Amino acid sequence: MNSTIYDIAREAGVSIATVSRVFNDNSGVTPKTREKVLAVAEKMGYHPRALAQSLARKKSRVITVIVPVISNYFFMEVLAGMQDKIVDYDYDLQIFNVKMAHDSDLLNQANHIIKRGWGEGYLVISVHLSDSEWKALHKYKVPVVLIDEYYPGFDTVSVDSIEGAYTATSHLIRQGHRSVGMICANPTSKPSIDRVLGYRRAMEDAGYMVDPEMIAAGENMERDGFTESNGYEAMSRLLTLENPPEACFCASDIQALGAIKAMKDHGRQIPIIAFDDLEFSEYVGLSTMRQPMYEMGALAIEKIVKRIENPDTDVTHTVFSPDLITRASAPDYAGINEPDEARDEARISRNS
Amino acid sequence: MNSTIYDIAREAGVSIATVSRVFNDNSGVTPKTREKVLAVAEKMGYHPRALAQSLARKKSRVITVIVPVISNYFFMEVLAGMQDKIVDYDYDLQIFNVKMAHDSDLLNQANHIIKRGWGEGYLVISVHLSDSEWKALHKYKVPVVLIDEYYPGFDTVSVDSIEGAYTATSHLIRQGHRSVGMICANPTSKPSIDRVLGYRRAMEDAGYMVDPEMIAAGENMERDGFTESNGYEAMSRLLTLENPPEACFCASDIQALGAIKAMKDHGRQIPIIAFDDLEFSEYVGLSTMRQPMYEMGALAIEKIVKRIENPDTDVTHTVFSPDLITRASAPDYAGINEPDEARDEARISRNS
DNA sequence: CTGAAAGCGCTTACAG
DNA sequence: CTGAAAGCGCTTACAG
Repeated sequence: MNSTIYDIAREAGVSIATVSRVFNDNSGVTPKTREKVLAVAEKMGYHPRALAQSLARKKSRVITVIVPVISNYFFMEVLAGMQDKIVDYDYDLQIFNVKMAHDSDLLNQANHIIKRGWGEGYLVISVHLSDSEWKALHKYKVPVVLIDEYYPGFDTVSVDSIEGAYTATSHLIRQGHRSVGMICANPTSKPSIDRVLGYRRAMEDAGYMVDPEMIAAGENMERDGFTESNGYEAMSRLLTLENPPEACFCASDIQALGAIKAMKDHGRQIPIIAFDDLEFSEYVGLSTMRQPMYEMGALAIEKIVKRIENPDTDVTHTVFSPDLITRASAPDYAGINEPDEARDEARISRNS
Repeated sequence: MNSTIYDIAREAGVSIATVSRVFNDNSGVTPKTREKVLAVAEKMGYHPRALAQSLARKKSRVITVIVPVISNYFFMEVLAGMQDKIVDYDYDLQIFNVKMAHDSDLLNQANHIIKRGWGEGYLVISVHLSDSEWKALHKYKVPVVLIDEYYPGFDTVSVDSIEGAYTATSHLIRQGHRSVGMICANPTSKPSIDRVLGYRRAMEDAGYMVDPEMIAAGENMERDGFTESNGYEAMSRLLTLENPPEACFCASDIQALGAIKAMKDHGRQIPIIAFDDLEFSEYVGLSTMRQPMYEMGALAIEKIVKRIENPDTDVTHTVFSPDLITRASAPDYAGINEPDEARDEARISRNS
């Protein structure tokens, strides 16, 4: 079990170079020697150590994912796409999670991970930095692709949150609701900021005043507020307003789950459209703006592999347009329907 | 960025040994030299490569998680516990996922991962092998802890599925339902097998015949059948039986979500108790047998670290007893209530 | 087809 | 307090 290439070489009566060759099936090794080597390797339970190989080859064939808390449904579906895609290539996935505790510290954590140099490339999910911080990161000249973020110097794959929020809100307005509220998340979270922006634009374009009270969030900002309990609290606030909204756009599916429970508990149902389309959303009848999370993960793998193997090609940006999926939580009275089958099309992907 | 310890040594006018020392703050280095080294390191963006350190130290400080598909809510919550716990130690988490495609192949995949030797220890989640396979694995004499599995030779942390299923089913029976059905998952899946067993025992102990038709699953065995769509289909079958059950025990929360939708679509509600207690289950009002997934993950980290640092201690087994959490899906008429607050106690942990 | 040797980027006794 | 040197377990030109 703890045998090294030397043990095998000795036992098989060959040089370590030969042993190495049979495990890398490179240059022609005589079938006879190959078999002998394989036989003793099998007997001694030998397998080349990935660590030593990586050092000698100067490549580890690992792709490192940097993500704030894995335990988030969005990441999970993105990760699923990565997992399924990576088997097409000969790389392994390593996951590091950074703490969002001190926002300003995110860069340092990412730096630390990158400098240690485990991965040949880095997939950075939902890490939102300032312009100067991105620049600092960029200086490392290491393959990086950003997911759920956009920055000119890196390959990116993201979704247009502003547009999605605009679409959802407009839909609610067109259905005739005279007041539309919103459940947002952490005010420092990029996706939340953008979704609030899209909501505001839709309201303004429709000639509505935006009442600050109509934009609510819960207190608990764990996971940037993308939790059931946050949504529950937010909806409770909205419903106990003097003039509660007649409909609601919610920044995430997971919050919407809490919001729906809050509506039940308060005995008042209003139409709600969320954002994500997690796997279970179909089963709880949640209308939502679909992000192609799985596809995003798969695409990110493709991009990082390309960049690792061809570092000098131009950077590409893919921005998906979220699709409105209408279900029971905000049924489609007005016939502006977009059937479930349309899920996988109607997606814009523009490159620059 | 690509500078090595030699570059720093040269630039700082010291030996590489000294540079190494300042980065490992070992033996006393003169403050002056330390500062000088740190300065040039900073200037040249140097940081010791984890890969090279690992080889030289013969320890990587990485713990490898072996899991079939990450994108599973159960794993996700277990992973969350791992992530939060691992920061207490100076280890990093690396995740590999094995394909369940060919069952017999699982061992080979695990072997391959272990032999490559990235990790100092391995956390194996929901990989169910035969006795001889476990033995084969055991021969490597590598630190391993099993999660959601029990095997004498390894440290394990698991939950008593049989007991949980028994409790759930008995509860339903005690509530007076004359027939109780069950939604199971893949017949080859260990948790599913055990839960069916517990269900059967409860039925038999209550003097009921077990009708095979009353134990249903969907066709789609992706993720071992632990999906919403599988539960949907299973419940549809149950409800269209000549004599549909009056209540149902369901092998997982995620399937129950599908089952609940099926009940709505069929216009027939029966009480249902599931198994897991995922985070969102509280919000959809699902009664369920709670597995302490987060705690299981955290405990697994503790065990593996202990084993890595102290390989010769006795193996320990922790078996949690799932707690019944009653919610709207199977309200507690009979007063056999077990309040939510009891969640984190009432847990049995037996060591051997 | 196969071997000797240098090298990957570090750490760590061992001297001094 | 600091350096020279061996070693971690491989790969890979370079010869032959």
